[in-house]
Amino acid sequence: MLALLDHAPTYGYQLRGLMEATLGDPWVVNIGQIYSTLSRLERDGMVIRQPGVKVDVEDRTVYEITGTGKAELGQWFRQPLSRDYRLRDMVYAKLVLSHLSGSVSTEEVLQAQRRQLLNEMHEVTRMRAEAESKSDLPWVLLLESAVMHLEADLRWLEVCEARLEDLDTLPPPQFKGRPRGRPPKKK
Amino acid sequence: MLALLDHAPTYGYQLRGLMEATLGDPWVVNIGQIYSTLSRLERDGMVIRQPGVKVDVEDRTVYEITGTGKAELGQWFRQPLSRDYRLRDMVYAKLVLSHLSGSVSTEEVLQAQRRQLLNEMHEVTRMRAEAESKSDLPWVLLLESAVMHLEADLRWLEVCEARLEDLDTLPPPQFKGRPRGRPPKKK
DNA sequence: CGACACATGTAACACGTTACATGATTTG
DNA sequence: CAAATCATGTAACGTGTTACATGTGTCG
Repeated sequence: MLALLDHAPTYGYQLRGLMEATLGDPWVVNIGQIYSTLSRLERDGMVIRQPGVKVDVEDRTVYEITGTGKAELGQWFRQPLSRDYRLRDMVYAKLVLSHLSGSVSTEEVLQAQRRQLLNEMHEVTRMRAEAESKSDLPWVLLLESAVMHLEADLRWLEVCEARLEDLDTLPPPQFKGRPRGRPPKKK
Repeated sequence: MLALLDHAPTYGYQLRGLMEATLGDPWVVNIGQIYSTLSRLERDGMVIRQPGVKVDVEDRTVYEITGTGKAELGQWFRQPLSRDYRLRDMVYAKLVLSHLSGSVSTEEVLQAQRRQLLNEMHEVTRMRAEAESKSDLPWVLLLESAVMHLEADLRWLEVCEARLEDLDTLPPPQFKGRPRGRPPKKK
């Protein structure tokens, strides 16, 4: 939102439309969230509102980015994003936990996930072809990213499957609760 | 947490330890969250508490998974996870928005992200080697996944860089606000 | 005794999501 | 007029995160 306001001041309702036009369907948010986020941004000094500004003959509550907001935005742009959230991967958690819980077989979880990924791959490549025919470059790039990560997931599942037996031979993780009290001096 | 309780009933403090032992450091959560989540699970009938159970001579509030909880857990295991959150990729948003806002160059954002990914790749491969030397198979698999996705990100950045000029020639996205009122009958 | 880990919570805050309320304006 | 869209919000809910309060038991 700060980036959009940096491009040009606008009002809430239009911000939502710009967001969709700029970033595509996946970023469509509930309109209410636009306003609540604008309030928070205003609270934090990132934007200021210019009350009662005429836009096309009508009054709109237009917001403008402030110096603080521009600084924050610049920082956001320059600060690279960490990708290590992958370390908290839910599919990984499922596989490991299914092995522990035994209420379903790890194999079953893995197969279900593979089917899902193949479906999504099908869908995404279809969308990419459509985007390419429309020369919608940003959208093509995003779908390209999705394809690459789906491929990575699929290859990873292969690796996991190949080592399922190895996984079965491992002892279940233990966590022995020490008794209460100060731990004995380690050495 | 349901999966861990399905394996064996325990109390909050130990659940946290088990979580770390089973899934690794990235899943370490604040201990307070364990208790509040247990309360919610109890509220929703997923677990029941057995008050005043002796564990190693001492009283612990032990929780046990219920039939409802087991059903929910089974569903969670069988229901594959959607990966299309990738369509809401923040790096993509940054690239597109940097192109729009102009407060930084898209090239700069891209390079910063690439440096970050290379750093993470270095770190993750180091950790993977360490995990392999310890034969910690689950941890190796998780790090393998991280490597694959980092590779995908890096290759994607190459694709983006190759088409940066194409991106510059595109018109900025527009969102023309229609005037108020019922839209004219289309067709 | 005091530090330290075990153990169980509560409170505050942030944020995303959905639903709801309200009003203006224009077309059929 | 009624429906549909533009436009601005508020309220409720869920959940993650952090900080804080409180108490127990043991080792140095």
